[in-house]
Amino acid sequence: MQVTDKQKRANILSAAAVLFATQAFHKVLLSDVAEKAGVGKGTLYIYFKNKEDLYFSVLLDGFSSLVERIHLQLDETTQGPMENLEQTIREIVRFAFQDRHLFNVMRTLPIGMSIIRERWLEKRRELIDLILSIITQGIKAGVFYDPHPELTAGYIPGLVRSALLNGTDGIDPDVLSRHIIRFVTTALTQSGELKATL
Amino acid sequence: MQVTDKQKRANILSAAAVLFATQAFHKVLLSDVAEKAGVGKGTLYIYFKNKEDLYFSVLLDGFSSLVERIHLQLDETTQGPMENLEQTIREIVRFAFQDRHLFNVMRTLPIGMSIIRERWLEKRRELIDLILSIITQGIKAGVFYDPHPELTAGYIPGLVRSALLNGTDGIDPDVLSRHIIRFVTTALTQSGELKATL
DNA sequence: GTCCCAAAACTGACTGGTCGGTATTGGAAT
DNA sequence: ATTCCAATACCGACCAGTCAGTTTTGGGAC
Repeated sequence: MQVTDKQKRANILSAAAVLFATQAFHKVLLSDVAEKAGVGKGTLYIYFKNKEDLYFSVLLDGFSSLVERIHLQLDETTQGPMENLEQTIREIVRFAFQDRHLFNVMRTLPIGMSIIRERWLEKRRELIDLILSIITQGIKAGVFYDPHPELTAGYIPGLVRSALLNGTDGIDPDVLSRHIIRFVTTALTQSGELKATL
Repeated sequence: MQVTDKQKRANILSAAAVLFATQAFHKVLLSDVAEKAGVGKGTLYIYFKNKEDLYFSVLLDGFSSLVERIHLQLDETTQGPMENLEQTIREIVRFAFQDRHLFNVMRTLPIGMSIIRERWLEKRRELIDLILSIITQGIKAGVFYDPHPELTAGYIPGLVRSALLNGTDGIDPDVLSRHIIRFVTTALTQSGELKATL
């Protein structure tokens, strides 16, 4: 549990991510994780409490870095809601392509109860809330219209997920970003009003 | 495997659906499935080849009935693309609410290979293709515009999934249907000009 | 209707392999 | 000499899958 070596921990996580992404939870052997990470099996238990803890740590870590990246990016450039939404979508898509493994793990099986799982759910919620705040901001500014922004906020990661899951093969990340952005912003934009403001 | 008692098979499937929906695959005990279904454990192996077969059969069965329902409905009332798309979305939402368990099983998600899994994926593809054909029809008719309809077709089940997953709680199915319909049709009905100006 | 019985369906205690988790070892590094 | 840890050995809980035995079914004979 005490973490002494960040690098080793990272190795374990990334090895685990690959395996969890390609096999179901119950098929992933901790001996394989250890081997792939270049550590002894026992060492896993220094860094993680048990198999489930390792699994959710993979998710939590990945998600945290995504959320952080988005936060940073939004902070450094203060823009209008439209630009912020675009940036965020682009970031999520980028993440999904970059960390394919991790992204695939997310579609595996988050069911059951544990503290670490809760922490993962919180992070997830954080992302949704971030998106929600952008949309709400846009509505207040009169740029967007949406009767249920909390639903729309949830849709956005779902769109990325769907595209990758359905694997319309070898799609270009940029094409996907643009399509999702167009899709979402069009839906959020009332035609008449917006044209007027432009 | 090939067995006569439809009712018993259905009992097993629905018991399994509940359990697979609430616990991870590896935590579901076949003895529990058997008990809940009111049959002996051995009987499971008369109706299904093994645990994995049972799992995917749950998915396949549910999905098949959804696809069939949509097919029927579209056949019986020939309408324009807009109406067809609306009907389809409404049907998917209805399904998701009605078979909550089954819908939750779908997020427990499959990795690995097996014949039954392939059959499930085919069904999934069938649904996507159905939606795709409606959109394509709409584009030809000049009602819709979409640079990548194959992406959009995949989004639609994803939207429903996101809404339920995110569980903006106790949302009314009708409200959700309407929101998704508005979201999608708005995105599909505005031409690309707008995006160009942004 | 009812007796008989063979085939089919069903049951659940049992088992054997698997793998999460722990303890031990031995060698490299300091 | 001591610390660290990969490698290895080991343990035992767990549970999918099996199968010998039991029950149900159905149809042929009377």
